[in-house]
Amino acid sequence: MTMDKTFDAKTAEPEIYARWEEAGAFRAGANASRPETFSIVIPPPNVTGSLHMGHALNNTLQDILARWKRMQGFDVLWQPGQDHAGIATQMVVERKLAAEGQPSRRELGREKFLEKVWEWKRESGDTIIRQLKRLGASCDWSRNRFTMDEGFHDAVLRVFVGLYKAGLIYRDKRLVNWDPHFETAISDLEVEQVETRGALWRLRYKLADGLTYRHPMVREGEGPDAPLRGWTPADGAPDAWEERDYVVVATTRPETMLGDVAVAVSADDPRYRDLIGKELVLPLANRRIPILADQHADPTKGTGAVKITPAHDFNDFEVGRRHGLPMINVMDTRARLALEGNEDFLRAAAPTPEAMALHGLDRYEARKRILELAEAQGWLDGRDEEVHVVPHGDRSKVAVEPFLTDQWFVDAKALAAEALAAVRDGRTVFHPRSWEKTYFQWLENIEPWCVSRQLWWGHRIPVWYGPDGTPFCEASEDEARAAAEAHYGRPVALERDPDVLDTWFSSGLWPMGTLGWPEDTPELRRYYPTSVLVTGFDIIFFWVARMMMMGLHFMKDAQGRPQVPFRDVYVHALVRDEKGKKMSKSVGNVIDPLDLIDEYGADAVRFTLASMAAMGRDIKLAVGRVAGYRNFATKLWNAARFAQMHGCKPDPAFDPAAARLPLNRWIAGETARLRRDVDAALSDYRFNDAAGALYAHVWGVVCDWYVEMAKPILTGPDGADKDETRAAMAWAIDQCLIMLHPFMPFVTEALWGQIAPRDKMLIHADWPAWGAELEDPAADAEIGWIIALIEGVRSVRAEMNVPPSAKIPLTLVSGGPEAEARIRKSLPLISRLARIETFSVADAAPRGAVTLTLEGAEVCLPLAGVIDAGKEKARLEKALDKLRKEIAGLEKKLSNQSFLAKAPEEVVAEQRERLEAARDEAARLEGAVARAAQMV
RNA sequence: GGGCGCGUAGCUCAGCGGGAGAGCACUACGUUGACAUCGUAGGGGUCGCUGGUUCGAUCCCAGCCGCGCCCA
Repeated sequence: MTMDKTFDAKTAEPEIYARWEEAGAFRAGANASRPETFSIVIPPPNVTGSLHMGHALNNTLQDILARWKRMQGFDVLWQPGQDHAGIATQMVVERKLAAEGQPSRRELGREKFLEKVWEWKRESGDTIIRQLKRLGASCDWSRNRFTMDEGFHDAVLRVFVGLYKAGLIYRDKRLVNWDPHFETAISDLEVEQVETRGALWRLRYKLADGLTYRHPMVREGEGPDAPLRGWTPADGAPDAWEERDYVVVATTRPETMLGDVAVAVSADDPRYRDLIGKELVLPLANRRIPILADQHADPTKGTGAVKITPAHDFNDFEVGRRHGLPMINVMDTRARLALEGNEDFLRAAAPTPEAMALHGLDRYEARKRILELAEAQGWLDGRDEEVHVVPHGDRSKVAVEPFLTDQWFVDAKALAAEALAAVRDGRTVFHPRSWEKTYFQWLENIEPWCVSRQLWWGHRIPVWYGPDGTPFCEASEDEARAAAEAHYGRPVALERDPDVLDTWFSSGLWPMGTLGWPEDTPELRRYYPTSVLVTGFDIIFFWVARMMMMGLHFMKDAQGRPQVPFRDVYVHALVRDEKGKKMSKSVGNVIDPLDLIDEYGADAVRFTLASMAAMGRDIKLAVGRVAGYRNFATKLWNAARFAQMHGCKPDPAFDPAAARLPLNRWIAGETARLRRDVDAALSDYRFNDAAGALYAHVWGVVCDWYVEMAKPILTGPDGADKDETRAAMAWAIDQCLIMLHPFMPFVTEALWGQIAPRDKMLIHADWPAWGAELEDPAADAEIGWIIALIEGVRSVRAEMNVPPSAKIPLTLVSGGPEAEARIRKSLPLISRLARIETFSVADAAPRGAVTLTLEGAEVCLPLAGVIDAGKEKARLEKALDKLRKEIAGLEKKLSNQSFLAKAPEEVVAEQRERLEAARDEAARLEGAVARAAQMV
């Protein structure tokens, strides 16, 4: 039965994937024939997420490595799993409830709401897995893990307890980045700096007790009548002095003013030097606040006087700490002003009714109202337009509020030391190396990591509080109870901390947790440290650095030395659209990998991504490339179809090293070179080079030349040549299938099955180890020469407008018996591929013949009458011109004494050879030009 | 402001010290029994600019111009 003309990816891919699964082909250790392991943990996608281009790239690369190593006989584990993605998932479920008109999260309460989340997870949790399967991912699904699964959940709590007991986790009242939309703390990394057009408002705060001072002024412009403005350090000598009973502070956030506790100035600022230690009266609140000297005040910025609001600004928080200032929080968790019943605010203040009326206003409403009041009451000094960066929550997209709360922190600095050392001394290596800099930079400047989140979906912090607030941190409630009883001497009621952990806290222990830690499982012993982590650069901080910190802290070898979670980190690029823009839903430039798979097949999508995955570069995805690689799959398909139609069957007795025909010896050598190139490229994570080598071999070598050159033999008479070529052809195509399989698993597996009955599926076929034993320079030279001859004839025919259907004679003019033998031996295929009718040998080119120069030989095509002599002369002259330029360049180089003296010998020799060959060819061309000239 | 990276054919990209490459697009021709998701031939590039190092620079170094990204 003849094969179809094309591969039907749509129906074949699911069938093939099902066969792999049924056979347990992805199981850890499947096809292992050697002791070495190769393990990868998947970067866990969001359990309720769906596959985007980033996933497609990331998992294609992992799958290529996994399949390659599996075929090589390594004990491979590709560990899959999903992440619970705290904020993102909670957000999705809340939105869904709202859209369906169901009770809100608050109305439901914690327990009921979490049921809804689990429900949603059950509904949509398999989507991403199904999508990864469509891509062809060969993960060991039997080991799939989810960060909220029981075992993994326990591991997370144990890590928390372990770090707590080691003094590396602590509770502290500090300013954190607060997301007023989700009403939770977030870490520094979850904050995006957004450039925003805003304003710098100047506010006048009155000096207490009727105090006044002289403020230096300068004239704006020439002459005594020019208007005065406040002096700044850039101005030189002041022009005048102004008696003031107030100090002007500049702020971008007037709404925080009710929480001001001081005004800071630079200690040596001439404007304010004498005011240090004096007091101001804060408008609206009527609270006396000191003027103090602090390095935070920059005389060149604003007015040089800066209001200090420790509970609402990170810099001010530090100033407050240095000066022992109170911290007055004037907002609630949704960033509304909170004044009524706010003891910190009311203490030592006498707020006006207008001030108290601000209670409950949203921060932006409050800003507007405060500015109105300031203007009406005469303490608004002015406003300057300004562009400044405002921190926003990366999920909520609202401005985050520095907020004073109790949170749990990880002493990241302590954990960072070993994580830095492990990369510095090469226990873990980044590819490309340049990302190590990014990693170092972040870890060297690391801040305490806020790990508590005021969310419900996640791992609840394993801390229980006694009646007097004493915390008991234990892995379970029972253990906490026991600890409390020991502490109080009697059983007491305990209350668990309501907060959950940052999602990245749990993903930080992904490599060890998925392998069974804290149990001492065989998998943990066998596959940890993992071989390589494949990930995007955008989560080096979030994830890679944290896995390093946690892995090194908890995993030790027999000698107690810290064990890295992975030996290599391959960092790939972001997939952008073809103009280089980041894909985003709002821009509308998102390409859905599943749409591409539907249209072109998973193999084409995978091959495209692999081809474009050059290290250290972004991927700009052009859909046209995908179509091109779909065509490539079709090309391969048809080469196999051709082989099948001509009775090429894999022959176990065929030994490529013992092939007799130069053609078959040549393809064996080409195949061995391919094997070497692909292995070398994949070993270095040069996916694009491996893909490029495969493409060039399959299309440019096998299809364009090997198949074409084999045709005369395969369609010719039966005999030894035909038998050998049939076996060699089957072998050559099998080798292509094997080496292409990691990149295009579906079409190759389908062909593997169609070509012959096999012992094993292709996914478990043995990766070849062909080397130099298959290379034959004589065969390479002969086939290369024939190819050059055919290309030369074709080129002349096209240029001379010889009709493709016309068969023409070929005459060998010089080159001797060797050239003649070469041509005679391959005459059937030369005739076929170059459309040659007869072959002859002559001492000189016949009149009116077109001349073709080859390495060591000269042939001509007697086309007198067929061709235009003038055109032929022009063609030859053009070629000659090009050659002469090359010769001139080479001669110049070779007559340069410095070059001869300093260039490496082999380079000099190479240039000499090139010159000789060029002169040789030029001589023949000159003769041809002369003959053509006679005809004109 | 600090750091990283990128400017190579019309487009998307490889190459990164000794002969400018691929795919797509383009032009011409083609039903040679695997394939029109194809074949054959061809056009197209002062390798961003300016200096420097070198016998030799698209490749190394410096500066500049343009474009990204990360951190403050």
